[in-house]
Amino acid sequence: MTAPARRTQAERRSASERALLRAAAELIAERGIERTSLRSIGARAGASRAMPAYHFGSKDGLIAQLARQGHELTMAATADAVARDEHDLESMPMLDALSTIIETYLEVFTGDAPPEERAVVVMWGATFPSESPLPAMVDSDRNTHRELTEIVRLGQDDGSVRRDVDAAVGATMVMGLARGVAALLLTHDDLADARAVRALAGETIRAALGVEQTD
Amino acid sequence: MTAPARRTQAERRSASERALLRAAAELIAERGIERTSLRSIGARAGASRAMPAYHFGSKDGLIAQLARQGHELTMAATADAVARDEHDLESMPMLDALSTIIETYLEVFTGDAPPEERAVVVMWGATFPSESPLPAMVDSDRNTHRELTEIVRLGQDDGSVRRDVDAAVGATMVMGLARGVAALLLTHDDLADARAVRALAGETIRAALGVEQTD
Amino acid sequence: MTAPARRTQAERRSASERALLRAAAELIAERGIERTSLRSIGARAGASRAMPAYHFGSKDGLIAQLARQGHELTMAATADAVARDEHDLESMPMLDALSTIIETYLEVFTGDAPPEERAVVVMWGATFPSESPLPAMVDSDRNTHRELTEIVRLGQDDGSVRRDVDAAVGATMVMGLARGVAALLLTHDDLADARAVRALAGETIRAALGVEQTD
Amino acid sequence: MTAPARRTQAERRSASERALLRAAAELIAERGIERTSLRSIGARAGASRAMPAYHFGSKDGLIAQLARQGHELTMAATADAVARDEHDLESMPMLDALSTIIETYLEVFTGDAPPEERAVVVMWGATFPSESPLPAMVDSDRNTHRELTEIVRLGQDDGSVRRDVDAAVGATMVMGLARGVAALLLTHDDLADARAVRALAGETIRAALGVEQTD
DNA sequence: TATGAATGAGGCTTCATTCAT
DNA sequence: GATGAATGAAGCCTCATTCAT
Repeated sequence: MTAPARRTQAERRSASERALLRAAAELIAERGIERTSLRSIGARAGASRAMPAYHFGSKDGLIAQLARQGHELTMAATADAVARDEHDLESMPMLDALSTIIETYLEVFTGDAPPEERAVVVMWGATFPSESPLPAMVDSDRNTHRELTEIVRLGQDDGSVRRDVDAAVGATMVMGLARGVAALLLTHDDLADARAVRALAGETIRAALGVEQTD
Repeated sequence: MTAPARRTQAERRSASERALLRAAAELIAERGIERTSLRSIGARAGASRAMPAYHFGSKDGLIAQLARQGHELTMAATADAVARDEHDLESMPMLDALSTIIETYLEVFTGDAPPEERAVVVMWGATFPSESPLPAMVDSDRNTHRELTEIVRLGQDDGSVRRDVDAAVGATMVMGLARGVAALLLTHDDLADARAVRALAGETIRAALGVEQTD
Repeated sequence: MTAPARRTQAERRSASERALLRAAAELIAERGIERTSLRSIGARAGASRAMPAYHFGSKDGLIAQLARQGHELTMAATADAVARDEHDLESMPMLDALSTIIETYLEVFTGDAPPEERAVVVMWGATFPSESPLPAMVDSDRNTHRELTEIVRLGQDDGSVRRDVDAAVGATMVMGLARGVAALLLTHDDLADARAVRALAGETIRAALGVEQTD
Repeated sequence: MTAPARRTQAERRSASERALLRAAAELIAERGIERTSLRSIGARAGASRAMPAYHFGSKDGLIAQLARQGHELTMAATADAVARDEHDLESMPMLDALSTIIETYLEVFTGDAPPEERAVVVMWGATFPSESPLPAMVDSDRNTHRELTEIVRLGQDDGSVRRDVDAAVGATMVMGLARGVAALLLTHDDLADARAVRALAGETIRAALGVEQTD
């Protein structure tokens, strides 16, 4: 998140693998994991049927890679957005960082979300069963939650976030709100104006966790 | 043969269908829809593997029934909760109704949620792919959103909910928060104290939509 | 074929059984034997699912009954036609009887053939596999062939049919022509004018078996 | 490993497909289409039960291929027979061509017919239901009829076939006779001497369509 | 490196039949 | 006499994966 010179795994991947991951993201966003066959991934990527297993070892391997890539993408997008606001995470009040994070995340679901982002939401949905077979996704989410918890805690230190809320609890609420709203925007594109929902979500974070608001 | 065996055919059918639905809810909550076979549903219900298709016509038919039943359960639970607070929906401020609704909904995910409720969340997760073949679930969700929108609008009428937020937008936020938090509680039971998350979610609704809070 | 006072089995059957047989004939004419389920027969007859098995013991039993009924119907129709020509089988030249028989048989396939007749052709088609599971139909056909052979032999006796053809061979040709043409008329209603085909078939029998035609 | 094992992939595929088609023809000739499972086809071909669907996409696809192959075989056999008579179709009187065609076709059913030919007759029988799902077979038959019609027409041109019969009507009669007799020979091998039936069928065509025979 | 033939497992569905009502 | 709930079998198809090429 800090060292910009380090090439991500995504950059190191071959063009073939990137095409396969892109095809997989598209198909998973469209049909879900179980209905996406390795065969169809190869076909959409313009490669042979055997390429997905050849590159990623197995379907689970491909999914895991996709989950990791999605996590990286979201992290990078967040960092970009914070930087674009002429801030860096260290100097801005963490309450602002939180609302920026959630608005940045939701902005992508305001129009035609890129397949990678949609695939992440779909994969999140696939982790709901208690015996979910997506350990990579569950781990990614645990990381995301940990990072959000840290930001909440920093906000409590810098005085922008109320102290009477446990940081992990606050992070859970923020993450649930972001993911839940994103999923609704993705699933039903006609329930409400997406941009207004995004703005309200940002406000909600401030209203709920801002220091003046004890209730 | 003996007295206790005397059951009308209708009773047998309805008991059989209830057992199948219960088994389906359990298995879907555990493994997800795609990994739950009709065979396993029959087995867990103590019936033959052909019974699910016999009673519900197809797997999709069974899922649709489960979605309808889940919607009804949630509606009934909400009505019960409101009544238990010695109120009825007409007389209480609608902002209170909203926070009661979300807290009631989340309460169930505070401990061991019943399989029917968990199955609904799992089925919600299965609707994230854009070509998801779960029209019954999507319809249920549309109804839920419509009902929430109406409550928000009533709150704007009775003065408890801020007027500068579109009702449908507010309903989307509420529903996204509720479902997203429920999903996280279901998936990771160690991220944060569930009861505290539930309380914070209730507060969040009030802070975000309450009339004193313009920002 | 001679005693008109003897009630056929068909007449003795109950209305319920007749409705079931009619429904079965329709469905078999439409979909074939294997794709016709007992359930669908009951449904089309306006009865319950269990009635077909109840009345006929099993699917094979019902099919056998249908085959017997079809044989009876064809025999009766032939006798009627001969009588309508102001003849009886005993007095007319048997060559005329043969061409009348084939024209009578084909007349029914000239327009909208009744389901019972179409079902017989469909059932005949189902006997082509060497391990055909339609013994009743095979027996019916053997009877039909035996009767035709007898008529050819009588024609040779009365001088109207050439003697240099074995009666069984002639009967096979007549029967093959009749059934084959009927099947083509049934399957493709646009290949040729059905009435002209029927007339040509009658002529063909006379030309092939008539006594003047040695070749 | 060793020299004889070296086979290109194309060779393996084509050998595999030929074995599957042969096995399918045998089984269909024995049991009929509906009672022939893809599993049994794979087993008889010495392959796994998934191969038929893998090579032909579906059971319908395999049947269609079998129908096409059968049509080609019959055409080739007819051409061979005409050539063997030291003629070619252009120079011989078309009436002779017709009787040669029918005798050639029936010759194969005189002894042990090859499975491919028997399968074609069985498949023809399966097209008798009005909603028969065998479009490939129906198309093949339409082609056969068209080709026969053309031959009859040429016979009318060369003066060997009577002109007072519509060509399509004559073709229907020829085709019905050929198929109907073949089916009877296939189904009942004891009704009559097959070779005599074949000869009579040839004579019948000449007697019915020959120019000297007006009635 | 890349292809695709081949396999065994498993899922959904439909069916004939039996049995309690 | 008549119904329909229940069952076990079987079929088609799709899939992930392995292995020759």
